[in-house]
Amino acid sequence: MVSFVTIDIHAATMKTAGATGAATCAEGDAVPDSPFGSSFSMLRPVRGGNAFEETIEHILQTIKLGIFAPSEKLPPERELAEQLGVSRATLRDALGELQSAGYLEVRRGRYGGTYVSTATVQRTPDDSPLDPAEVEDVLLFRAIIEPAAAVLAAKADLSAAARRHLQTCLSEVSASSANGYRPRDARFHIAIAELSGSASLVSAVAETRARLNDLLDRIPLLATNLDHANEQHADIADAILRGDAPAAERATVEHLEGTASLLRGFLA
Amino acid sequence: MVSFVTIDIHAATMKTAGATGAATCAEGDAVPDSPFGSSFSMLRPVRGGNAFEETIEHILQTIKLGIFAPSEKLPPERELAEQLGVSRATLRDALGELQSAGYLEVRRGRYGGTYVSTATVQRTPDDSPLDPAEVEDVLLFRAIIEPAAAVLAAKADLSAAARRHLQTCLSEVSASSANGYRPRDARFHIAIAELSGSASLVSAVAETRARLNDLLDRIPLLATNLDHANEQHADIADAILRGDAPAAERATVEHLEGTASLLRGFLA
DNA sequence: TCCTAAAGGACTGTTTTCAGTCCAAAGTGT
DNA sequence: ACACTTTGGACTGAAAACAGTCCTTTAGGA
Repeated sequence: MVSFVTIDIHAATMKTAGATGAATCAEGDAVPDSPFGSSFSMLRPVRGGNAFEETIEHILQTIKLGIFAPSEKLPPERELAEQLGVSRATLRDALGELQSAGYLEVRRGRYGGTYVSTATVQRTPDDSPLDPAEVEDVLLFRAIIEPAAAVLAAKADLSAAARRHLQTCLSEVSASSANGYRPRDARFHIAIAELSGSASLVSAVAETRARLNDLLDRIPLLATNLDHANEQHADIADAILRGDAPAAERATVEHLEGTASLLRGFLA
Repeated sequence: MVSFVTIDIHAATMKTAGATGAATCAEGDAVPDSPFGSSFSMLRPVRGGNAFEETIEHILQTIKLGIFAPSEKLPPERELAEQLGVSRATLRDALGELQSAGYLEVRRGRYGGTYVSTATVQRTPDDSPLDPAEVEDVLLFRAIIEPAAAVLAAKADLSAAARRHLQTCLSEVSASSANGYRPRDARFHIAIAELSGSASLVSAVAETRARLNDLLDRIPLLATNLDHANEQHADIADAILRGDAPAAERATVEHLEGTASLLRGFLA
């Protein structure tokens, strides 16, 4: 049962529940006595959409966050369906949509599978305006969790594999330019959270980064100084590998300020 | 269409997705080459269960977190269903379950509605053992976001309503003892996050607190020194209202250590 | 007293999602 | 060349979830 509605994958941003939840309050009649009281944002949607949409969004994020790199193979459908807690039929609908949108390529037969496209999908410029509240919320939350992750990573007793992983992510982001930069950048930041050893922190960083990506998609892709960003990445990685927590924190805060002022610039 | 399976509300803990996600990795065959690589925990369930279960869990949390206090009225079914993004039929199934579990009371007719029970539900001692990884994860993440919330709250330019709200929550938690303490305590901590002005932080604190509650349900309810906790609460509120960010942070960190060592004590 | 509005309660038909089964393609190894 | 295995592809019937409609209860006001 293939859906008739052709979903515009690019537009299917679908705010990761709770994000803009606070804004949903205003319901038309009378200001809710106080912004606090009983409910705040606990009366938010229990789920982000139907299984089909959620599955599309989820897989798309794993690609946009660089979790699955181009040419990498996704797990077999049966396996992936189970891991995502969704039926294979639903998963297949989602994969089909992503395939026809150009994000995935499918090969049949033994040793076949679903592969992430190497060709980057043409970015449709998203003209919807930036929501200032969402921008500030994302930047603020990010400024809390990412430096914390860096500090923890620096303090952690890192395994050889962990160190190698950080360096791999670093060199991959350095090596890529413009097209394909974003996912590698995201991957690097998530890698730091992984080193922190906190599963919740990893989730939080990944989710927040996804929201940030959606915001960045709304502004023209002007020459962010990639060289500068790469230097900062190197500083952060270096501090972490040295075990210098304060330096890691400082470098991270500094690095985040770049993105922050870039985005804030488009609010004024 | 009432479900035949009678759900044990108390046991329906249903880890808030991603929480213990990392643990889900181990699949039996061979160690995943490295704990990093491609997937980490992005291959987690897209949804926490079916709509019915998720709705139950969600409403239950709003009660356990003190968002809806005893004798308070929930929004009308039609409204609540829309806010939760679920059909009224599903919502009614969930409400029915919570009602027969003793959490809710329903009155029909005009000016009727669904009310939170004043009688506290008898706590079924949950014997399932504490998962050390989950404990450490919750405590660590909490130690990151709650002090940050306190700092932001202290730095914020608080409205009169905001100040009043914090004081109300503080006095309510101080006034309650043993039975009914937990939700008010949670409410107080969430209130601080609300003052921070960051919607994401509120969500994060609420969600983490829900996980913490589930852990606390697993250990015997021994005399946590409520007086001491209340003093600490007062210190935190005081520092925030004075606008003394460093003091607010210090007081929060100190306060969290109490719960942390209580829980860690049950791991050894 | 009776009407009305606001709430919960109950039913119906449709769409989505699911678990399970079987088919088709394409490598691997004998 | 052939069998085998791993993968995607397609179908079916059942269950869940939905939107929409109508009924019932109950308090307040004309």
